[in-house]
Amino acid sequence: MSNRATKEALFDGFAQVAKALSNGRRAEIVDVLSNGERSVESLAAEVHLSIANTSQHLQILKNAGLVATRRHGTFVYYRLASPDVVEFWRALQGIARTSRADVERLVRDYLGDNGDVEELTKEELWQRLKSKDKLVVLDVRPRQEYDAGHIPGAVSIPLDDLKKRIKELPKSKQIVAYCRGPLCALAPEATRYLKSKGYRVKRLAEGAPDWAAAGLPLDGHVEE
Amino acid sequence: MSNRATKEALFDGFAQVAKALSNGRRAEIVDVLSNGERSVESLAAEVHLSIANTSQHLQILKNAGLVATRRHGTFVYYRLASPDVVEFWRALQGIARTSRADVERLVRDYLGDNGDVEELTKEELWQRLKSKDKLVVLDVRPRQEYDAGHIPGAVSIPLDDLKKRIKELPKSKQIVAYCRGPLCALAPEATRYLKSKGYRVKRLAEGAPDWAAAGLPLDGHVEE
DNA sequence: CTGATTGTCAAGTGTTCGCTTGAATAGTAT
DNA sequence: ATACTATTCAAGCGAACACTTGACAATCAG
Repeated sequence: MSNRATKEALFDGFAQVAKALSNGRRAEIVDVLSNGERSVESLAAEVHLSIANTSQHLQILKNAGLVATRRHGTFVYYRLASPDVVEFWRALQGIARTSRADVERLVRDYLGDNGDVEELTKEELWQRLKSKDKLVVLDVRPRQEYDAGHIPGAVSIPLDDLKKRIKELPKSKQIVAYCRGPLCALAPEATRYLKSKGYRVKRLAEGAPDWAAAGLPLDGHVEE
Repeated sequence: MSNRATKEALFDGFAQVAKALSNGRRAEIVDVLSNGERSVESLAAEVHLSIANTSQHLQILKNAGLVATRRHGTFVYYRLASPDVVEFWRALQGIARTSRADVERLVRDYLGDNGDVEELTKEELWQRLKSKDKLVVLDVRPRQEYDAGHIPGAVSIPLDDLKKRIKELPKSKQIVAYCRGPLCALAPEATRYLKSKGYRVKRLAEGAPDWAAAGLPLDGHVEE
């Protein structure tokens, strides 16, 4: 009659989902996957782990129901199992930042000082896009993530290529750079660099996953 | 320069919050605390752990920033550090139930069969309360949780006392029982029992924490 | 077929976790 | 002060975790 053993098993089930995110590297993996599917090798490079170890972490995430897979040739692509996972991951970030001062401090350390770069919310950007404002939306994420889905009309220049491709950007127009989200260091670094070169640049406060989570449209997202 | 070490530390920080909930007993503790503060001893009894062990779990939750304490005499009362924690806990439950069939099955096993008891949403109940409908709202949680905050006008009869106090309930009126939430077995059991005795009874689909999280008012909540 | 590439599995190792037991601390009552 | 209570701390032990290494499986090119 609603016995103790069942209750324990139930809460152990909940705990197992939390446990999947109880490792920093797995949290990183989920964060990367918020921006689109990835092969094991690609994820391993992103989180600086060995292939075997990355594969093991992915099995754990898969068993917890957080990610799903697809095979294409010799590659196995991992993706988040549902948009709910993004939501959950965002909730976790939020609570960590509000309830732990040390985490909030690390966030600031990680992103660097962006005091002089103006921020734009996704709602503001969406308004300006709809009103055909002449601005350049710049996606500084790796090409793969841009291909998996980007803000309509956005230009792709991965941060690694920015120095050598900077001439593609017009000095006359307003530039809005974005990347993976509030915790991604790509756009902050890009805007600092562009600003130092005299470009008119702002930064989108959120990233592509937040844009999608808010129900705004993405371009270039192809379901195979 | 947004280096690797800082990023790892940051994500380890996120992971540490998830780790706090990566144990079934700690998840149970958070669930109980959603209904109000508790002493260590009281929590230990609730989750069937030794006092020392419960205290250790509570230290972990505290270090993760999820709970806070207050001392009163020799007692130490633990409470959730912020309403965000309830939100996070609810998100975790949601994802576990949708992405894991085994968890959803355990939920059904745990709550028992309630096919013939009608459910009411908190919005529906709130409407009926405002329109002064003649219904009895029955809180079957332990007295302590009722005292910490209950739906306005609710009657407190803890499930353990229901058999001997059943005569306090009128057979003529509609009864709506509630407890801690969708995962609490108290109200389902109470409604089954009342129904078998011929009472007109429905069950609130949500519980007191959900009611509060939705911004609806509670009675009897006293901040000391 | 062979060989190359991507990913998974299995075994081993040091570390952390979850629990128990018993001692220590903080506050209250006598 | 002493006794008592609620809680925390410290030590210890078996289990689980995170990583490495090397073997195995799956797919494709030739």
